[in-house]
Amino acid sequence: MPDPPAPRPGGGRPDKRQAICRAARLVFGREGYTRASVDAIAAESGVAKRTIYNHFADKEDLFRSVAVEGADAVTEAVHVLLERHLRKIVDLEEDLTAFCLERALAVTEFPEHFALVRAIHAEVHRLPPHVLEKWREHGPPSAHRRLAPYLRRIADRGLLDLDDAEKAAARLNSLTQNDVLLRSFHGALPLPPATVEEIVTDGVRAFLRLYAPAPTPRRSRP
Amino acid sequence: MPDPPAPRPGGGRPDKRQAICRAARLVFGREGYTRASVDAIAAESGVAKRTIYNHFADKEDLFRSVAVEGADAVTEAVHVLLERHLRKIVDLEEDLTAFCLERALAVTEFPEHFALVRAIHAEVHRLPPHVLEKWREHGPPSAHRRLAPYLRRIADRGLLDLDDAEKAAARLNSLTQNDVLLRSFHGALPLPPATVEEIVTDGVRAFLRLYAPAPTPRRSRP
DNA sequence: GTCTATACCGAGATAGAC
DNA sequence: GTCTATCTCGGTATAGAC
Repeated sequence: MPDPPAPRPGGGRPDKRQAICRAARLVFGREGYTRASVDAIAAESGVAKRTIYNHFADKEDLFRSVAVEGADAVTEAVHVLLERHLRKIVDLEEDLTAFCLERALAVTEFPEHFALVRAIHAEVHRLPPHVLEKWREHGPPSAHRRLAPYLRRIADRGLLDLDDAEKAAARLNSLTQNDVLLRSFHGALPLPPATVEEIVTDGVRAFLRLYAPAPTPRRSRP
Repeated sequence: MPDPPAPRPGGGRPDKRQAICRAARLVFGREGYTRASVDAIAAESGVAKRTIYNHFADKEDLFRSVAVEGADAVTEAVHVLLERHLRKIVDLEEDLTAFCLERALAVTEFPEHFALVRAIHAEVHRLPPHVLEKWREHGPPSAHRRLAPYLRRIADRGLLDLDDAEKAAARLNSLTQNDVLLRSFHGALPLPPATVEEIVTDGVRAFLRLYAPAPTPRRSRP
């Protein structure tokens, strides 16, 4: 259970908690950490201010929870894509492309969370250290780490030539995701799908050129 | 008098203009576009508010100018690095690595500008359309475009095998810069130099594996 | 003509009293 | 929850100093 410092472990109705989180994500994403007021969040969630402090120790605790839960949700979504596309490989290039493409498009499926991510970036220097710490634990890197074992397994079947699965995962990420993330402002202004498709397709091709297994001992016809 | 839309072409003392820009960059970067007040910028620059409107049409104009000038300064700095490292090639891997490394570290040399970049990201949806438009013209892509001709020239000397220099430039960027940018929050929390070095070194190696010219017609010993 | 300083306006947000 | 007083802010106006 990674929730030891929980201020209110099971206190409060879960539906209220969810409403608060939803509202907090919205308001924090729109206003940023500093500017967002707990009053605004209470108003947005249709809940008394006191109820918020029933579920969360303070503003910092609320922000951290929302950020971490959002990041975990994204990681979970990525994991679903991993299972769908990279468990059983039929055509490696096709499967990798489908995975990366869906993952790139998934950014637009968590708009409130990524607004919050942009707020985090803008305010790194004003964020309480604990928040930053938790963000580094649950943020993007945690999604990457999920990819590595899948690449490892693919390599074990002889479809890739990997020395370091973690590094290869990072590389695939660099080649197919980061550009989309940066150019779309973390999904705030989505790129044309055709552009995303081109980036991902090219990126996967490059990845495969980098990690293609050495051609099997050639028995080419003379 | 036909002078309605003209902001202030050449009017005003340049030193004041510079002080205003400096202060605006600071305040916009700290507060964001919406929250930053012209009064605060006037105070920070030690200039009367009216003077700001002497030099700039309005808040939007001021923000756009500062963003564009900052972006251009970065582009110019990158250009200097290009000239230093990629004009005369002595060892391609070494030169590329040196260039990419210095470029990656350069992010920390424009801290106020990159604070403003983060503010832009956080507020894309609240930014006046014209600002966004100009940003897209002068932003990161413009720095990338500078790289392409250098790669083209290197390729023409037979040191690289490029079909599309623009795409290759984008690739080198993906492999050596984007990760640093994202993981360091646009330079706000610099990565350990050793980490940057590793990312860049590995990235350049991968880039060269992708674009190495086909081995010259082999006359291998039988 | 540019600078400073200050007062001012209208619109929108905010906060408190009720 | 609503009404109202107050504040903030972009932008303008006035006045005088250089």
